[in-house]
Amino acid sequence: MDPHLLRTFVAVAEAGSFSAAAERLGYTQSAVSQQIAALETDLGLRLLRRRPVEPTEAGARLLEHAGPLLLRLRAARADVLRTAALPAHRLTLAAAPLALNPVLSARLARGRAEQPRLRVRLRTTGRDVVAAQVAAGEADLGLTDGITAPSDPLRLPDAGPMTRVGVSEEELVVALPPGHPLAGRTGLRLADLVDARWLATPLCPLERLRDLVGDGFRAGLDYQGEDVHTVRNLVAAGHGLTLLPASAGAGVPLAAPRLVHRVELLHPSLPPGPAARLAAALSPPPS
Amino acid sequence: MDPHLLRTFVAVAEAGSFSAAAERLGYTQSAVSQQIAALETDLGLRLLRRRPVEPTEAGARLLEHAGPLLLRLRAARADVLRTAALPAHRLTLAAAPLALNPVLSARLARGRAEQPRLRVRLRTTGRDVVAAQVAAGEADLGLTDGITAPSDPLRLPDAGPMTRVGVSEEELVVALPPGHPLAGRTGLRLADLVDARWLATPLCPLERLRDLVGDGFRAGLDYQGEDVHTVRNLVAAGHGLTLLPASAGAGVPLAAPRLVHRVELLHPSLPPGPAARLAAALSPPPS
DNA sequence: GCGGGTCCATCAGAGATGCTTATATCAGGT
DNA sequence: ACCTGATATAAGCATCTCTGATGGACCCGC
Repeated sequence: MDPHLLRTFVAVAEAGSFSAAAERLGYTQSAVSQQIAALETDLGLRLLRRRPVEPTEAGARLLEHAGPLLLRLRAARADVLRTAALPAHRLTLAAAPLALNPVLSARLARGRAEQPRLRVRLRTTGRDVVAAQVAAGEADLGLTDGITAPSDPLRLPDAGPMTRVGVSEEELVVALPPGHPLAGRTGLRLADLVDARWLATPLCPLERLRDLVGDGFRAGLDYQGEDVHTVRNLVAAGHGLTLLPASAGAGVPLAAPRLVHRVELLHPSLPPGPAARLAAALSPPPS
Repeated sequence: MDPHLLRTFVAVAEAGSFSAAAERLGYTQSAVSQQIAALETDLGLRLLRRRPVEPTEAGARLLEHAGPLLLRLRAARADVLRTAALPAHRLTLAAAPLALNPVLSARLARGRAEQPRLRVRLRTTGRDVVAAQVAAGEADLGLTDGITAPSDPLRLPDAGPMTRVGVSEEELVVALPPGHPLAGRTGLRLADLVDARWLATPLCPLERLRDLVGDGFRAGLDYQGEDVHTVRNLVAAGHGLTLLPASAGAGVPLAAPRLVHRVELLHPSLPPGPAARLAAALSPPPS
């Protein structure tokens, strides 16, 4: 279970081919073949069916573990190396599309004003990639978002010890196409919308809704991206309803159940320095 | 960052000595020295101060990562191997001391009655060891417990993908020494007890209470064990108050905030078989 | 201050690992 | 059957990683 072997196993499974994986990894096909063989004899069972190359049941199980494992390994390395790094004057902030809402944009502006010499690079990435990037040291700070009950933490993929602070919670609205019969309401209950057609999006997955309210929520279009503009266009075109934070556009406030759009700030344990000051600036002012 | 090296690094840090770690691992002292040197040159910084042997800051950081990492590695291996294992007629259930309350004991009895030929081995372990044992395959099913808001999941150390099902939630009581002025009440609010002296126990850590209610909760005795009988004796002797599930003994019901003693069933993804049937028996009957 | 004991670092060599190159083997299509 | 595209195996070589021996730093009692 050498991580090295794990890495090539993942590559082979993804590529669907020993030779392709070998090329991607800079090995010969023979080396890859031997590495997979080594893994298989170590575990005593087949991980891949050949021709075509696809994971066996055991292999599928291993694949589930391998990703997080390799991520944590990179995270550990990054975290250790960070202790030696000098406080930089340039830092990277990774944010999910809906995470940098007006409130946080304003706080970010204030934070930058406090440290004029600090160069900030902002990067928008997928919601669940943020944690991975912070863990792996590819970003110094991260902002992710999601839908939860008030003051509940987000469910995030685990990428090692990391500080998580809720920095913003905002009302949700139901995004409806213009002219929708319910568009004039002043508030909607989720339970009243179980029979509607819903977009499946990463922000607002249908299983989450079903968990909260019960069965229903017919699936409309399944949208895999995270682009808010696109989502709103899809809603307008009648592909289905979805939930959005109030600041992301018009809609009817969600009255029940009590859910919020929550943004969390993610970062490794920070030594005092520019990064820590910016993190403080992004956090809600102490009441 | 070979796990092999990580393992010896942890061993050295724990043993506080290269030679002692070497003996424990079955290596020579020389090998251990070389392994640590390899890790240090790989990362480009010192992980241990020598004479006496103690982790540097970077080393301490690495130590935090190493444990969970190695655990997940073992978990992955165990999980993969499990796909090949035949359904056994003997399985091990790991339970925290307070997890197997009357309700669950009864469900366990019913489950065993359903499968008379199934031999069940029950093991009581520390609350956070349960997850590790299940992940590492040392137990087939696990029951942990903790204090949360109703229907909130427990905060558990992450040990890889694992199914978690809430199987029981029970009212909490404040355990008081006999003759305590508040002992006659019919209900107590946590906020009214911020100034009392509290036991610090793994089930009811004071930081958790402070998170929920605010500062206060003076620390009495710090009890590291998990033995309920001992805890009750400590309370009776006036070392401090604590929260217990109602079924664990007399006390005054906790009226606010709304908290429960929650028990969760942990298990890897189970193929249909005796283990899955027992897991079903332990889960609450569908309403 | 000196000698012995303890502990970690270093060195040299034996054996195991893990790569590459070359070749064998296999499955499927024609 | 034969060719093609693919994985498996074999042999050779470089590297890695142990062991055992030795060296150097520190602590302690005398």
